[in-house]
Amino acid sequence: MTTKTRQKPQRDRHQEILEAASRVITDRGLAETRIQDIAEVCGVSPGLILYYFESKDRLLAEALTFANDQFYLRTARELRKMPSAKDRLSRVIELSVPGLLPEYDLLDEWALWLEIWVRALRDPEMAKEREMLDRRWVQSIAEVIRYGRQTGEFPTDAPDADDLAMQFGAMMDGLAIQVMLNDTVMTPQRMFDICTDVARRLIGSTSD
Amino acid sequence: MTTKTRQKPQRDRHQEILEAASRVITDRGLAETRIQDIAEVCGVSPGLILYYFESKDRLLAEALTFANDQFYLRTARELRKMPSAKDRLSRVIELSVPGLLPEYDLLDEWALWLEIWVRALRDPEMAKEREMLDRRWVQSIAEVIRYGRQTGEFPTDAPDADDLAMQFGAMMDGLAIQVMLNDTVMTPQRMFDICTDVARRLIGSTSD
DNA sequence: GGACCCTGACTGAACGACCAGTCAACTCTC
DNA sequence: GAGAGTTGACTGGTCGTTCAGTCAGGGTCC
Repeated sequence: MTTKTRQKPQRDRHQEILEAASRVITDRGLAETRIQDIAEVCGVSPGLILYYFESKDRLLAEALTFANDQFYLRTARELRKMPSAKDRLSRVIELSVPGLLPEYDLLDEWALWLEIWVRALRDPEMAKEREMLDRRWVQSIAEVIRYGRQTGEFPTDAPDADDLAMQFGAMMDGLAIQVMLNDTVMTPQRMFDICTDVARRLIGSTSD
Repeated sequence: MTTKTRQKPQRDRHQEILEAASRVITDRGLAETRIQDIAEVCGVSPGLILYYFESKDRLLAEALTFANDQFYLRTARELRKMPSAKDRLSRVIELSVPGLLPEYDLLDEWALWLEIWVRALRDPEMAKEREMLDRRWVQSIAEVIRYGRQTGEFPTDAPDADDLAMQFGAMMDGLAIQVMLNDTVMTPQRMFDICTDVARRLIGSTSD
């Protein structure tokens, strides 16, 4: 009835291709990702991929951050709805452990992070993007801490919330790498327990 | 005079090539490393590379861990000579911060770690190797802690040394990633200060 | 309403660059 | 002269990118 903005926007090819690309990257790795693979996942010819993206390289760069961006937005929205700071912190930890929650593709998210890091080593634009994504995530941990101090759930005599969030986030990165790489002693559950324990000691979140 | 094991072992081509390869990988990245590049660094023809290694893939796999292995051995030897546990711990931190000590190629070491991680995602053999290298390193942090408790430099009421070493190591990994990727706020010096501070709080190492 | 044209999404064959791996020949040393 | 070490031209395959062409839908004009 109302004027359609476009004549047939039934599917957003741009986004479809980005999703397919990040899928292929997680499956095969950035280096082994071919345009042909992405085209196949889309059920489309290779030519079309280059019709929507100026080059394979640009597409891959966008695809790398695309999934992480989606994940962050989804998570931030979810956290905001939880009334308890302890629950928020616990959820942050849960969502940081690769493979802990089967319903989320957390392993995939983390695999993409690894590829982002490697690319950021030599691509300044990707380095900027990575810093932004990382900062945003650490920021939301810090906000959980501040929120908990506000509600009285966390003690206020502990160090600066931003510093704590950064240290805590860094530790979770390091642990996540081990979990993701199938370390025999660092299982998802063990990482979760460690994070919960460190949260109690550093932030003062008593997980009763 | 004494019997030479080989007729002209003046140079160990095998090791020469490994060194050249890890050099090229740190410079160009694993994915962009070509046999030609490695040959050029060695001042040798491409054919020779394949004369010493059965395939490019095997060579790269060996090269990735080669440099890290050398680094570990050198460091372990150095630490053993230091009488003070505090000094040992401080040195461990120093050596974990990418780009802090210009005389060491610490940035290169870390860049190789990133590549190891990515490869370990899909190569079980590399995953095993990575776990071994990582375990060894964390183990030597734990030994420093235990040594400090023995000498009375560190308090003994703190948590288990192995657990501490693992948490501390994980945090350093996470921070090192940021430093390595040229984060604008996480500078080498800042990482060093943070690690020193956390060591004081977690391990009880008073850095007077 | 039907003939016509236009647009743009989409195809897939073809091109060309790149590169791992091969191999026949050459060299140097014992 | 035998054999290990070394060369570098060559091959075969892979893959990003290009491009000429197809096709479906919609708008326009009579």
